[in-house]
Amino acid sequence: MAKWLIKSEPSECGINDFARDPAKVIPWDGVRNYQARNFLAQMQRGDELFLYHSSCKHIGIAGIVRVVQDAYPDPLQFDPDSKYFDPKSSPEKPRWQAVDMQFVAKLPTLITLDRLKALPELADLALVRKGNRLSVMPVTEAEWHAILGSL
DNA sequence: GCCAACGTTGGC
DNA sequence: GCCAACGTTGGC
Repeated sequence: MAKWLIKSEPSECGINDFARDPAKVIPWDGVRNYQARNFLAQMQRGDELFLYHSSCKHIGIAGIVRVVQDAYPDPLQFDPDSKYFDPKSSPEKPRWQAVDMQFVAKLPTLITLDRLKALPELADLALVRKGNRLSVMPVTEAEWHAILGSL
């Protein structure tokens, strides 16, 4: 099973939105960046993801969620009333993907961005590189264990 | 709120 | 295909 990291603003959807009802399936939709989209499209049921809280007071990795359904066309791209509507997309040729997620765990403590930057194993991870805005990225097994090991 | 870094758009 | 203008991201 592959490992990933996704960014989110906790005011939009943070780990507590998952933890509140662990059985709830939350669609990860509205991603409108091609590189992130390409990673979303590769996600499969059972994959695990770190959930990173960005643009907020306590920045860092807050928990783990799991893919409960393989990637599928993001319905919002077809909805004219959605801010994620894309007139250039069609059901025949969908442009954007979504993935369904479910709660796995909250980390006992937030792993802050500073601590992530201090881990030599994460030197190649886009998250810690200056100016990087990628919101969905693959995480290697080594990176995954380095992050969990920093707890 | 600021602003650097980045991705996308569109004219040429 | 280039690149300036623009909008967005995200740490501070």
